Amino acid sequence: MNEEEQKLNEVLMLFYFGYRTFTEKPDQMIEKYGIQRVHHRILFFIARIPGITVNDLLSIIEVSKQALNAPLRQLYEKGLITMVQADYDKRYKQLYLTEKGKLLESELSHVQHEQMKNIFTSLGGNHQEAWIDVMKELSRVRPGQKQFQALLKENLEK
Amino acid sequence: MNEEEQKLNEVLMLFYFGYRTFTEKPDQMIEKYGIQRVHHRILFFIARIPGITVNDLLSIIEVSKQALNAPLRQLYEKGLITMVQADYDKRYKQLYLTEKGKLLESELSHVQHEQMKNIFTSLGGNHQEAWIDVMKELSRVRPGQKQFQALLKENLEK
DNA sequence: CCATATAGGTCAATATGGTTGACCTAATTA
DNA sequence: TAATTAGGTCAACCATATTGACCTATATGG
Repeated sequence: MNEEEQKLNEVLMLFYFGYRTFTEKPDQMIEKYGIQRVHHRILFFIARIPGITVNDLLSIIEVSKQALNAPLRQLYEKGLITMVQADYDKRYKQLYLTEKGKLLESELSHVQHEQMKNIFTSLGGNHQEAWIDVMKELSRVRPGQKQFQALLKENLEK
Repeated sequence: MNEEEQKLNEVLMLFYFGYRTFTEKPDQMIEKYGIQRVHHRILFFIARIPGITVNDLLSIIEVSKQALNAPLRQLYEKGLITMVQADYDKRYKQLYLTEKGKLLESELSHVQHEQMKNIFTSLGGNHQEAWIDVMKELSRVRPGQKQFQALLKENLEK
């Protein structure tokens, strides 16, 4: 096996281990709320796009509506999100974080922010930019990512 | 929200989308073999450390032995791995890929290699090095990663 | 105004992925 | 010989997701 192959194998391994570390802390934190990683993802995306509809949210996360429904209801029951009938079309339900939800989401994001920030600053240079560039290339093809960008743009224009 | 926070939120999102793209192709490829991502991980680590024992493998992947047992048996039944009683201690079972297993593993790794290599070369500069540095920092704390490094070193010394 | 489409909810069946606890055999070691 | 270790297996449980089918409410186009 040549050196490039070895390096690429290291990349595969690092992706596995890196992602595991990345999700570890929030996973532990939300345990005591009786929720899981899906719920965290939902909170994250609602925080980025307040007022997002159910359909848009499931397009972003790329799961079926049945898979989203239960976690969404659980978040509602735990008082972490609210659902508001849209006045421009009563079929749509708009999702928002409650104050409690905002607090939890920001705590979870904060932990991950700190973790990544510490690494980026300790490595210095343009490590952050380079890492982002690589991950953007991977994300480019995701339908969910495209949907997210479109909604973000819409939100800014309003 | 300040600019740094926004950038860090982008990082969180990119990790989710990036990992999804990264695992997408192998997931599709192994479907027709009737196996899943766990099996792929097992094949990957056996390929890196031929003759690894069951216990060492589960330390690396960081799952319970019960979670590893079924996939391991399935891989054996499909003729992708072999299990050999170790002659230095008959309690240990050493795992190897069969020719068929080697072929599949290399196909799966190849797809991911190409995917990452294309991104690294298209971005150029030291994007690969920088990306690896960041992921290494995240992986550093993983018990499974430490175990993997120790076994790799052992293997080289033999 | 009616037919159709859309947003969302829900039930059921199915599969996968993982956990912990308990208990077993075989082999090794103190 | 007793205790430990590697590995296997059973059971109960829980979470994550799928597809298919069917429902209501609302909106919209002919």
